[in-house]
Amino acid sequence: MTNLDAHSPPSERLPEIIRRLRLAHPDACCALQHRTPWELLVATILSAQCTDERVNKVTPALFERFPTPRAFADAERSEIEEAIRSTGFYRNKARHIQEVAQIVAYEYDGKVPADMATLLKLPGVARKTANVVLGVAFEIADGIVVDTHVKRLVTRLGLVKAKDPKKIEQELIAITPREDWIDLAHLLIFHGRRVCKARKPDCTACTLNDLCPSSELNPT
DNA sequence: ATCCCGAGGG
DNA sequence: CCCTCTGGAT
Repeated sequence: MTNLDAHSPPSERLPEIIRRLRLAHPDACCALQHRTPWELLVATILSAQCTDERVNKVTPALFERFPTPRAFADAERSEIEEAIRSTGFYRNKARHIQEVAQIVAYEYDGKVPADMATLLKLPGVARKTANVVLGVAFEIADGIVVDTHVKRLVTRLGLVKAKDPKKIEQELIAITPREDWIDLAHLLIFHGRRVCKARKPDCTACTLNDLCPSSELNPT
């Protein structure tokens, strides 16, 4: 073991950070319930500013009522809104889901596109959502998911300087082996939920505290 | 920068 | 009350 500390370069700390997070969170994975790429795409749109737990509460009934993209496409908008209301932003989310469903059903033969450029054309789908679908449903590492947890943790860890999610993603890509792109986000998200929480981070229990410039245990 | 939006925690 | 939760469009 070398003498890594909280102020070692990001590229040197990152492999050790990933190694320890894998040990701490061997169960890290996408927590959104889904059976198909389509269901994952819908669940991911619903997950904006909403816990995955709450998304999982509405999706079983949602996918029973609307089993296919075509069913969503031809539905009454208000019925979709009602089914997803508790996830917040329900009017925008219902509109996006229905518009995406119409495109998927009638332009892509019911299949979710498996490439970044096509996904990004869908209304309500930007890099975060596209990266989740590509990584989890298709096992394609085209980029790195940067959500609120990933942003908070990599900022606290001093792994990136940028504040804009797109720039953060580019900085992460530059220092992360591609084979870790998909796992990294899941590991950070699990760690963010359980330990490095937004309000009251539990630095004492954190497996990364000696590598973190923001740890309350380290001198600044 | 602001809006969309509901639910739960502190 | 205020903050946060796997954001995206205007």
